[in-house]
Amino acid sequence: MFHKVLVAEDLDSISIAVVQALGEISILEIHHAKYCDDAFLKIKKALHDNQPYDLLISDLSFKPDHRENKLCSGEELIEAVKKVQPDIKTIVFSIEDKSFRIKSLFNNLGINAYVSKGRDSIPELQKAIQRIYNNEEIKLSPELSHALRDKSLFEIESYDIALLKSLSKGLTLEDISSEFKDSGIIPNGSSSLEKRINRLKIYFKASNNVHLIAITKDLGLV
Amino acid sequence: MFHKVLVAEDLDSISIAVVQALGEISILEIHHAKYCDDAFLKIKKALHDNQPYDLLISDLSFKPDHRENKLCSGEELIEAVKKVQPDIKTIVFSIEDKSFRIKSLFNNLGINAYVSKGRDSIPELQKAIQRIYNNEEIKLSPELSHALRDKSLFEIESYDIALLKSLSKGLTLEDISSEFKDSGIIPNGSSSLEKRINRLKIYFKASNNVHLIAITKDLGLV
DNA sequence: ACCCCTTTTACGGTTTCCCGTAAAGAAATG
DNA sequence: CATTTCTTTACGGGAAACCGTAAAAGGGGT
Repeated sequence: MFHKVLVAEDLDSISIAVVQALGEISILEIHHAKYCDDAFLKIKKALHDNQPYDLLISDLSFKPDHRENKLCSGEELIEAVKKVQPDIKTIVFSIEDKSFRIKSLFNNLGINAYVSKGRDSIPELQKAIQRIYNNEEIKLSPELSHALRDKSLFEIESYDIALLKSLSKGLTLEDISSEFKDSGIIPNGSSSLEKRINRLKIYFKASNNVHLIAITKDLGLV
Repeated sequence: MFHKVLVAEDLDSISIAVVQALGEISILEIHHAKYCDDAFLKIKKALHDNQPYDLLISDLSFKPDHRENKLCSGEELIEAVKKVQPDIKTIVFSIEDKSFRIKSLFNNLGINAYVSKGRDSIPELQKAIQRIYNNEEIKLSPELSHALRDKSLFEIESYDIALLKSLSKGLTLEDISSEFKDSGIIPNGSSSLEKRINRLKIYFKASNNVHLIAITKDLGLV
C-alpha cells in the first residue's frame, strides 16, 4: 500500500473521516493540510527531503479566509504539484458532480481518480486508492465515461467563458465589444458576440440571455 | 448532557466526524440519518415510543438521489419536526454562509444554533451543543448578529423568489404575468412585476436582469 | 361617505436584445 | 491567382427590457 499520503481539505469535519479511512487501509504516514498553500509547501518539503508523497487526495473548493493564499483551489494545487512532482498520484475528492468539470480534471490535470462526496463515499475512496495502487483501470460511472468521450462538451472554450462572465456582470453587448477590443480578444464585433451567444443558447437550450446565465451558473461554468 | 441526539447529514465523510465528536462530549445515544425522510421517521418513532430526541443536528442541503423523498432539505425537515415536537433543540450544521439565509433559520424556524462547516467547525459544534444544554446565550459572529437585526434583509419574500425563479427559467415578463394569473399570485400585472424586479435590481445593485440573476444565483436565492 | 395613502396597473419612449440576411474579410484549395 | 469556404462584421426590423410618469384600484382612518 502507499506509504505517504497527503490530504488537502479545508473542512475539519471531512478531513477527520478521510484521515481515519486512510488509517483503516493501513497507510502509515498520513498528513493533512487545511490550505492549498500549506499542502504545496509540504509536497515541496517532502520532495526536498527525498521522502516524497506517494499520493495526494485533494478537495476542489476551499473556503476563502482572512489568510492570503496563492493557491485557492484544488485545480491550482494539483497543477502546481504536478510541475514539481509529475509522477505523484492524485485523487480529487469533491462534492462537484458536473461531468464536464470532472472531465477536464482527467484531461487537463491528469488526475488518477475522482471520488464524489456522497452518502457512501468513504468506502469508494478506499477502493479508488486500492485500485490506483494496483494500477487497475479506473472505474467510472457510465454517465461520466460517456462524458469523457463526448467531444462536444469540450468545445466550450475560455472565449465562451469570458463572454458568459462579462454577460453575468451585467454588461451589454456593446460594453463587451469594447472590453474585448481593449483586451485584444477577437472576435469582438458586437455582431460576432451575438452570434457566439446564440450558439451557446442553442447548445444549452436557453431561450434568452437570462436563461443562459442561469443555466451556465448552475453548471458552474461561470 | 443531552442523552439522545439525531444527526441528519447525507455525506458520510462528515457524519462520521460529527458522530465521533458527539461521543467525545459523552452523549450516550447518537443516531444518524442520511435522508431527511428517514430522520423525520426516527423523530416520530422516538416520540411515539416516549423516548424523544433531545437534539437534532441537521445539514441544510441533501444530494438528490434515485430515492423519492418528501423532505429534501434541512429547512423542510426542521419545519416538519417542529410541528410534531416543538420543544426539540435544533442545530444547523452547514456550509452555507449567506447571512440572510442564516437569519431566516433563526427567525422562521427558531433554530437554537448555527454552526458553519469550516476549518475548525467540530470544536465549534461541540461548544454550541454545550451552550444550548446550559441554556446559555447563543454566540454569534458580529457580522451575523448585525444581519439578524437588519430588517431590510428580510424583505425578500417568497414572492420575489418565485419571480426570480421564473425569470431564470427564461420566461418573459408577459409569460410570468400570465403564469402568476393562473396560479393566483398577486400582483401579476406585467408593470408590477417590472417594478418589483426593479426593486430587486436596486437592492442587489444589478444593472439588468441578467446581472440580477447572476447575483441571486451566487447568493443561492434561486 | 370622504379623504389620504399605498399598491397595483397602464401607457409611452428609449435602449438593448433577438434573429435573419448579407456584405466584407481571411483562410484554404486547386 | 482565382475560386471556394469559413469567419467576422454590418445592417435592419421586431420583440422584450428599461425607465419615468400617471391613472386606477384597494385599504385604513376620521
